[in-house]
Amino acid sequence: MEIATWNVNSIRTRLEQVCQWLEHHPVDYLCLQETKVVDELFPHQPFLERGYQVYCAGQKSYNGVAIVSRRPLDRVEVGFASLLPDREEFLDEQKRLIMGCPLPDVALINVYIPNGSSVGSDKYAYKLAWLEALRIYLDTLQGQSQTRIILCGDFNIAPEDRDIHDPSDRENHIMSSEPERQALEAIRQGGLVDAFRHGNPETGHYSWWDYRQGSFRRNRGWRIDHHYISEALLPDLIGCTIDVQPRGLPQPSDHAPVILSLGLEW
DNA sequence: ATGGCACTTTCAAAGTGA
Repeated sequence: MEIATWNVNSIRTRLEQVCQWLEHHPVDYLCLQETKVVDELFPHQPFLERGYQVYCAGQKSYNGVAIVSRRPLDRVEVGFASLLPDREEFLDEQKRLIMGCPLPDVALINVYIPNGSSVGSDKYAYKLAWLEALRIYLDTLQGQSQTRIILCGDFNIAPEDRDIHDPSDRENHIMSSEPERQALEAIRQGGLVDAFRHGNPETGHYSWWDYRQGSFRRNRGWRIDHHYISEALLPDLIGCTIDVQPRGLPQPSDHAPVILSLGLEW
C-alpha cells in the first residue's frame, strides 16, 4: 500500500502537475492539502479518468483537504465532530481534516494543520488549540477499537532542529517554537512513529521551501509534511521518501510530495 | 526592520501562507 501526502497550494492551479505525478507514481491514496476549492467545483473528472475517486472537504479560497483514492474508503468523515461532538465548532469551520478507513482496523487521517502566522498571535493560539483537539481525536479513535492509524499531511511544524536548514532563532519562529513541538510530541506519544525519520537520521531532507530567495535551489527548506504511523504498523513499514522533483518544475507548489510505503495486504 | 513570492478574490489591492 502506497500513500502520498502533498500540499498542492490550489488543486485547480496544480491540476496538470498532480495528474502527471500520479501517472508516474500511481499511489493507492493521495492526500492533498490546500485544495482551495469548494466541493462542487473540485475537478473530479481527471482523477476518475485515471482510475481514482475523490473524497474532498473544501472551502472557498483557503484550506481544503482531499483524499484521491484507487479504492473505496470506508467510514469517511470530515472534521473533528464525528468523534468529538462536544468540541467547539470553530475548530471545524476551516476544512482541515478528512479521514477514511482503507481496512476495517486501519484509519487514514489527512490533516492540514494551521500555519499559526507568528508566535503569540491569535492564529498561533488557534493552531495550538487545533493540535490539542487532534490529540484527543486520535486518542478517542485508538481507544474505541484499537484502530491502527496512518496520520499524514502538512503539519506546519518541524519536529527537530535537523528538520530545518537553519535552526538559529527557531524558538521565536513559527513552525519550530517549543509549544508547537510539544503539542506535536503529545500527539506522537499516543504511540505514533515518524515514518520518514525511521531510518533517515541525517539532516538536509525537507518538504517545503519558500518561494522567495531561491530557497529551493539552495536547499534552504523545512521538513513539515509528515507521515505518522501506529507502532503496530512498524513491522509493515517499507519506507518513506520525499519526492523533490515536482518542486523544481515551473509554477510549482512550495511543498513536495512525501510517499509512504507499507507492506499491508488488502 | 522589512520584503522577498505565490495564490485567491466581485479585477485589484489585500489577506493568507510559512
